[in-house]
Amino acid sequence: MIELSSVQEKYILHWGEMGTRWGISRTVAQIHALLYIWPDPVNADEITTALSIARSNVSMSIKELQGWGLVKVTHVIGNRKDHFETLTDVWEMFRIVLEERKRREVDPTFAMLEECLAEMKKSRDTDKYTKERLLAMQEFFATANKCYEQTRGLSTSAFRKLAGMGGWVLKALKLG
Amino acid sequence: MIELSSVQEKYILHWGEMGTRWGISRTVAQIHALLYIWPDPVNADEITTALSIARSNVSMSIKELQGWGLVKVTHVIGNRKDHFETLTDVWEMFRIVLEERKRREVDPTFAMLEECLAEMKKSRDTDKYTKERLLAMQEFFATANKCYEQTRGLSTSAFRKLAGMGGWVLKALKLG
DNA sequence: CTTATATTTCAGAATATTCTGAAATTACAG
DNA sequence: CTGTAATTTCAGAATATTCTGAAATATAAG
Repeated sequence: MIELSSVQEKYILHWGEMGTRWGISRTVAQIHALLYIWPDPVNADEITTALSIARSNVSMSIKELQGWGLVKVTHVIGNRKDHFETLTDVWEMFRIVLEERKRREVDPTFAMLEECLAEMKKSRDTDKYTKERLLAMQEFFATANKCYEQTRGLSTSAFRKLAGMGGWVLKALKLG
Repeated sequence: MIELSSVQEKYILHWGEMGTRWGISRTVAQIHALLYIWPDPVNADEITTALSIARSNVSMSIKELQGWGLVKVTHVIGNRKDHFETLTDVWEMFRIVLEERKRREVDPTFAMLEECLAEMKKSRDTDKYTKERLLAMQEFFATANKCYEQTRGLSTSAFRKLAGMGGWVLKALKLG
């Protein structure tokens, strides 16, 4: 059975708070934190007692994490229960979240901008200012997306290397 | 008085939804969207009617946006009312939000990790695995922060240029 | 098949967040 | 000062979100 140390508890609680600030339910974030710091795959009942939450809540939250691609099921020999684990590579984890939020939020926003601009065109909308702002926003999203495309495939070691170097942005700009 | 076109309404509603997904209240995001697409500074009463929300809600939400550094007050001659406007430069806006979220969420998380590791050291915690994971997380935050430091000061035009170039990441890595 | 174990579903309870409206405060013109 | 317009505050209402517990469903051992 899982007995959390005070440090582990602190980490999990903080992670839960961070979750709520980024639109992720406290419990979902806490479970993810628990799986991250726990050495072995954990089953649902263990999560239930470790975090003092209802069994059903664990079930739903795990589903949510699986939906994000952050948690997968494993099995322990001689135990029928599903066990869960998450990635240990933080950069990889981060990249998955980025990709997923892009898909869920950025892409639809880009589509909305396209629609708005198309509608303005069709109805011969004379509102120059709004059009200008929508175009600026669209350009930002397109540009940010290009940046994202360039880093999307970076391995963890490449990411470390890039960050470790000083002034690469300036170098890159001079090259271009 | 403000009369929103269907496109403007669509944009504002979408922006409100996006807000909620990123931990920002719907109203706050909607007001920001309104200010962004409206050509002139807008006063509180105009916001009240344009978005059909209570005057007090406008007051609080504007305060919130000012807290983020995204909205500033101006005055219109012959009118005692405060008028509000936001930035037109999207990259600048984005940078402000990044900076602020770093300050509010990333920095405290980094501090929490430091504390956790310090506590583990002090109490001679033997939990190797958790320590390992906390260190990995800390390293990720440190590395990401280095990356951020490099782009933090980019002007909008430099940002555009960087994104416009292909393969700069690879070039930078080869240089390093 | 039967039974025990494990998991999921979902209506409604609990909680957290956002919003309103009335009252208090502030700012300023006359 | 006095009176009016503008803004802010905040308790409680409205709403949205999360969580629980009980029942339904699935899974597999015997």
